[in-house]
Amino acid sequence: MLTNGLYPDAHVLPSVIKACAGLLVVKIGKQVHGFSLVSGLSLDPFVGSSLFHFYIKCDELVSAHKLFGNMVERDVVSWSALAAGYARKGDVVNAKKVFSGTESLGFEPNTVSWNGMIAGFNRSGCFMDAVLMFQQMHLHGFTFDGTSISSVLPAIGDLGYLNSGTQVHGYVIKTGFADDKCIISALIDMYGKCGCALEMSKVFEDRGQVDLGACNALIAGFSRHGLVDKALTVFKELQDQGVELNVVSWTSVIACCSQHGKDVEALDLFREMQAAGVKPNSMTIPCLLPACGNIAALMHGKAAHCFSLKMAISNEVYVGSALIDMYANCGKIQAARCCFDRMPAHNLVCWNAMLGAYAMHGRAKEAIEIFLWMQRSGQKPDAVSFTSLLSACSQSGLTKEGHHYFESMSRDHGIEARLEHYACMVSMLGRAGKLEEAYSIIKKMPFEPDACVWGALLSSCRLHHNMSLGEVAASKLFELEPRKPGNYILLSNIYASRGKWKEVDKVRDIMRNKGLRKNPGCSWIEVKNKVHMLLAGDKLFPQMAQILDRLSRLSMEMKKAGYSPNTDYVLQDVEEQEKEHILCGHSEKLAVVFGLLNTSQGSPLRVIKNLRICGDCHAVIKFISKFEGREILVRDTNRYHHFKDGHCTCGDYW
DNA sequence: CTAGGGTTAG
Repeated sequence: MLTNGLYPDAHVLPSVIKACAGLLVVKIGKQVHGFSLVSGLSLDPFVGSSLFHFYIKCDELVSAHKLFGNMVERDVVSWSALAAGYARKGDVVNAKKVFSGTESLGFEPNTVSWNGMIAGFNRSGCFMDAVLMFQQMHLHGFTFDGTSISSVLPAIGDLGYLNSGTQVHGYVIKTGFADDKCIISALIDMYGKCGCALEMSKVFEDRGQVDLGACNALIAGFSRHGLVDKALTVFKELQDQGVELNVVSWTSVIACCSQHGKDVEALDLFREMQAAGVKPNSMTIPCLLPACGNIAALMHGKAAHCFSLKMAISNEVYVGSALIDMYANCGKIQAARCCFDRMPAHNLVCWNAMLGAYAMHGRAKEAIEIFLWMQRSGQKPDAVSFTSLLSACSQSGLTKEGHHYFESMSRDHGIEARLEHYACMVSMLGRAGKLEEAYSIIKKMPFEPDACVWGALLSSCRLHHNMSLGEVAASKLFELEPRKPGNYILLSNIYASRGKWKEVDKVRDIMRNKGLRKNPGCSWIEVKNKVHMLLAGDKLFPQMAQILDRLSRLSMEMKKAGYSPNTDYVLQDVEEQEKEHILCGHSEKLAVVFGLLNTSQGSPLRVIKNLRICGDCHAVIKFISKFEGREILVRDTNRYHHFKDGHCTCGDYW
């Protein structure tokens, strides 16, 4: 229009502005605003009103409020929109102020105004305020319509208010809203969130017609209850029936898989989704990325990153946080930091993602830097932030800093230490060899220590060969987790390292009587875009002969360099020679050597292990990194080890 | 020729 020499008037501008609001294109909308100011058209009540609603829709409350003051016509519609806008932003004070101000100016809020407030509070997670609005709406003599009901139910579910939820359900049946699709989905969701799987399924079965929304809510509900197979069955049945699944259906089932250890399935579903012609959105990516991180499938993670770049969502808080997490999980701490730095704004989730990334890589200094920066920029930390911070201090042996932050938690931040914080402290002191101090922290805890806390003590006892405290921790763990093999293994490790073979046998007998077996060690490595799995002592692995050959040549080189195998890590009472042989079969060593054989010289290797890395393997991989000139990353259940030039970033301290 | 509210996925 402009290039054709036509000048927009007060009639066309509102349509343009409406389009900007619909597409959420803030920049263009602001340009149109500028144009209307220059041309004087902004004085037109229609133009002003549409600009105002544009800013509300784009969550630009400051601009909206400014405009609001200059508007000629301020009716109940605009007052309500402004109040709801503040509610959507989580600005409870301003939302309530504007909302009640509406009344005092002689405008009576109507049903739509009330509903807008409930929905707005929901969006910003102010569930209590949403429920309060619902109650007050009733007290003010309003009758609920379908929108009020479907808006309040998610809030009730998130708060876990089963009684209120059941009451609303009764109201729905009584007033004949039971045919409303949105309400049915919302009811299924509410019962799911309140932990009532039976009631949830009942609502689903009683519904009149097939509705995709209800199915999606059911899939999410099953997933929430850990009923993964049921969720997948519902999904597959819909597929078989030829139902056109939408982006929510796909995202729900992908989230279900990546949250329940079905990572490969999640990746496959993502591919299938694209083949089905359904476009992922900014919710799909954060659901998919954890699956990439869990199995360190870096190539898939990068592909998802590219997707988010193409969709221009890579800098959104949830997408960005999920990217940080994925890269950290894949060993790419620098890439994680890049994603963090590119984001224009950080919320608590982003800061915690970055803190967690540094903690996982044992980078305490960087974690502390992030923590200080976070506070400088006005973001208050929460309990999760402190878990990462303390864990980072513990990994790096920064006991002084760890103590400092542990004490500042409740003193300066009003956050009471939880079990996980105590576990960090115990492990921090324990690793540093201060086992008695760690034990006294446990004894002084204001609540019952859990398995994580005792586990931290037992691991430390293993590290420092402390039998007496190890026995105390182990006996607690045998009560709390009688069926977890790892605890028995740790205790017998301690006995074995002291040559107490009778005790080793005793523990082994207990395990045998309980029918428990040592979890087999298992490592993964990605070579040429394919993930390979190696089991400890895996005799059937195709290249095993070559791997063992290379390994024995390496160990000859190591012995020349003065290395002696650390046979502490062998549980059996066998000859030294045999012990060395057992150590050779550890899966992380096998995976590293497999990587050496199948990648070009000098390229880095990334290995993931299902258990903690063994001390002997740690020493061997350090040697390999120097001798072969390779950077080697090993992620165990606890953290990343980054081997380079014969050293590890953990400083042999884990 | 302009303007307000709903479910299910993080």
